[in-house]
Amino acid sequence: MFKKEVEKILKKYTKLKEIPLEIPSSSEFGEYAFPCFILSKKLKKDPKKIAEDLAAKIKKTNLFEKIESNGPYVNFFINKSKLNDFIIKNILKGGYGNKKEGKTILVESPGPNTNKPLHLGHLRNMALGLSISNIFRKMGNTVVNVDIVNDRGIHISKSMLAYQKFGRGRKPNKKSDHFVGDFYVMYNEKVKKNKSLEDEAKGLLIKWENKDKEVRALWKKMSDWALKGIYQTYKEFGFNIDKAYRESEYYEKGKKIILSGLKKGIFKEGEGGSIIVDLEKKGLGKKVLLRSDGTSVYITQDLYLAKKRYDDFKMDKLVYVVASEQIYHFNVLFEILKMLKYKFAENCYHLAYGMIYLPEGKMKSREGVIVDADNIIKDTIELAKKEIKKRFKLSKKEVEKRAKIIGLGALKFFLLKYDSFKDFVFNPKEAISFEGETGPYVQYVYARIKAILRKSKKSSKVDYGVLTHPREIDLVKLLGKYPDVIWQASEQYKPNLVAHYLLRLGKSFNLFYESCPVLKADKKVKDARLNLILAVSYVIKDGLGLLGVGVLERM
RNA sequence: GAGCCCGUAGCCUAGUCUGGAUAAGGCACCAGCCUUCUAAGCUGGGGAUCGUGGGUUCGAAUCCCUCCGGGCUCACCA
Repeated sequence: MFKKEVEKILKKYTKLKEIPLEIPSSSEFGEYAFPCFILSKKLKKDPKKIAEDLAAKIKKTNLFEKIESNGPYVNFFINKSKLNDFIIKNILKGGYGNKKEGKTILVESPGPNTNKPLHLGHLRNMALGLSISNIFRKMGNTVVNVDIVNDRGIHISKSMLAYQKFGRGRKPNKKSDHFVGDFYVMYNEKVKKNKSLEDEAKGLLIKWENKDKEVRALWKKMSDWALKGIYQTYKEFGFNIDKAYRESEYYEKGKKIILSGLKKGIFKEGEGGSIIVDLEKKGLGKKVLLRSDGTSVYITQDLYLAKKRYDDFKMDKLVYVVASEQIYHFNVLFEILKMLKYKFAENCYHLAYGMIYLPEGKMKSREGVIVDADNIIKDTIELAKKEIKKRFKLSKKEVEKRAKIIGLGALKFFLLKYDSFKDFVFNPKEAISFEGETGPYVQYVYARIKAILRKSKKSSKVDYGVLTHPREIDLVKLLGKYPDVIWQASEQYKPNLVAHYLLRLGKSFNLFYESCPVLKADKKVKDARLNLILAVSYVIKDGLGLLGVGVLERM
């Protein structure tokens, strides 16, 4: 609103079509700044002089406090009373920052394997999938969370083989995905000394493919165990999926697509009767789509699944949350989808995320050097309990409740504050902290606000013109940026923008808190401040919600 | 070998797409602030050749090129 007004004025006075308006780094330069360098070439004048002339020429309306030149810039100072009024009222109305994009978006995440429990990488995946979905919804889209369950293949056969050989028909005596995972680890131990196990595992896979009854029964039993445990972890983490697609049901499909593509001349025959796609022009080389023996490869299934999902949901956009190791794979997939002229093909996106390293190196679940998801969740919540007990005497139930929100909040926030494509090191001892740039820091701000609001009464008529303290102004201005931040996060697939915004907002509130007492202020100021912090609490709750992080009234 | 990604204080990050005013935070370290709305907080301090070298520009952490360091990928694997 204010920005448009400034642009309108500048267009009128400069005759420029586009106004490169800036938001100054410091508030001593006002709310908006116009750099005059661009005009200096045209007018062949010193930019300082241009700024001076412009500032003198522009007629000031009551929307502005002042408009003045500062070096080569023209600085616009918005009337704070109007600024406060506009932003705070807007927030208190509800639905602040909501948009109405009206698209249907599918988000695939996290793609578990049914031979072992989830690990830290899956947590990063879920955190990203969850938050980007929330952000899309906030933009007014319908989001469907889909999953791909990797429940077939040699890795599955390995845990099956170990169970067959050493499980003695036992039933899970622990969380069932961990029970299954133990056999996967056992296989990898045993195979070091007995290489023939590799062939046995392959044999099991062939039997599975031939639908051998006994093998299928074992497979179903173990898949169910694995999934049951994995879904418990989803639930614990606050993650939900709308539809799961199982690889076992689709791995053979997709041949039709390939064959019809061959007829149309989109694909070619390769050596030995295989079918390939030539993506040399795109710099992606040649890829096999059907083997010489007519069987599918991984990408064949992905092609089918993409089409299947379109048949199921008619989505406008398809987002895959998958580790960055698969960037090449998705580049190929998306190119082929475009060649096949699917409507959604232009709107596929691979939300790639980087590796997570342990202090001792790269995670390898195969070797059992694993950061187990359940353990991480449990440890973080335990840590939160300790912190709570240090501060308050509460009932066990209350401690549990708070610890879960704070612990999970810390964990999710930690996973989301990094740019998704960056690798990072996860040091369990240091990574999950509750101080500094963390989820609890932001949650704490919310609790502080609630503590003040509990001790006060609402007032109907409020004059926001009394909010003139620099820290009040900073806070209001930051609140004003929220809609733009979440829109950027949605456009760029970057939940970390929301996380960093909330940290800034939290910091800004804490600064305000230190120097602007609310309850002890004069009535008029108090009422205005109460509404200001109420607005802050709205934005914090909403923003944390986008990250899948909850808030507490007291902590 | 080729393609893609990353390189910002001792450590971790933001800013890079869309170039602008003294490069913004956190951790750690040092010194302070709880009879006053929750100290999971706040204040002050030291600490940066924005990997290197060029180029474009009135102006470069940001755009282009070179090189260096690290990672991922390039299967009739998934």
